[in-house]
Amino acid sequence: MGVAIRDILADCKETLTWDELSGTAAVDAHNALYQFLSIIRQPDGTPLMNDAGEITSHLSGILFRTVNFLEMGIKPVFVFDGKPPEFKQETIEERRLARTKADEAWKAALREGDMEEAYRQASASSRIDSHVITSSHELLDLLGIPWVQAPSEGEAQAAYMVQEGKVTYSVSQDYDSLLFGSPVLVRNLTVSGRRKIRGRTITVNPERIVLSALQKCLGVTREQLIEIGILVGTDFNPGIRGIGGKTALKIVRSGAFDSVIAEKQPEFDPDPIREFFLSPPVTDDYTLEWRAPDVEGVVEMLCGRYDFSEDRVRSALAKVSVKAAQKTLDAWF
DNA sequence: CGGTCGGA
DNA sequence: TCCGACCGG
Repeated sequence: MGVAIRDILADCKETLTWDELSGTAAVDAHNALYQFLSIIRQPDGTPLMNDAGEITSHLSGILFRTVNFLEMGIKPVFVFDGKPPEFKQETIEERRLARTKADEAWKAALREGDMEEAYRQASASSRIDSHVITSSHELLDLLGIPWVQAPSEGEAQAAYMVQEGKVTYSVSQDYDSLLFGSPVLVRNLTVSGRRKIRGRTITVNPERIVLSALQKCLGVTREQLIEIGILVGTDFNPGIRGIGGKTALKIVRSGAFDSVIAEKQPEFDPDPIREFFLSPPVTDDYTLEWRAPDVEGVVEMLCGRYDFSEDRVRSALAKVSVKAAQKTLDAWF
């Protein structure tokens, strides 16, 4: 659920500055890791790696972004995906095939010396494997940042945590947490505010989407918002060809969702997906505790095993200590 | 992505 | 001081 939904949300979001965002934030770990893995690469598409050939792009991303969050008064908790629902299998398989194809296209582009194409394909070949997950867990632990293992979708767990008032908002580039009922979603939470698009760099501001305001703005209920998602496509279904955000909104408002599905995709049963968005598996089995970073532990991990520069790591962590000292360590963490 | 450095 | 180019691992 991406582009299609974006144009109907255009007038239903607020642009803001970083100081309006202090609080606690449930970060969609899968989304963040994917961004790091796909973007933090050399111009030919090669990701950052240690001497042993293990990928480190995500570790760089987690370190510097976390430091920035803490500096801005944002205390993050990373929420990791658990077991996907059965009806996601088709999507998962499609994505696996797309990654394999991209991996081949990357090698081909390298042979032809087309670096821009190589970078694009390399990005699309990004895979969040078990090494990425376990090394992310380890780094977060050393940074004193809590993380939560969701029973199923991380977006759903993040939404639940905002609903319960355990965190202030959820953070993701995807809109799914809104369908899962997250009262507040923040997108574009990157410090640089710069995004490279087709060689051009443009500035993007953080944006906040408040679910209640969004529903009012579009004139739909949460159930209808889910129906819009299903029409344009979600992680769990491809959507209906030819139906974009605007059309989906009209269909849903006129109560024609069921008849349109029956007409266009008679073999498709949207009810399991609808039900999943409304009441996904979530857990209360977590504790949120922010601690001061274990500086020597982070240095041992990142510099000792992943070949990071000690100067860069220590100076990044020093910023957190300064921030903590301004408050008094205990009050802050 | 985010840090750094050098040139305007 | 601000921006673009380049580097990190």
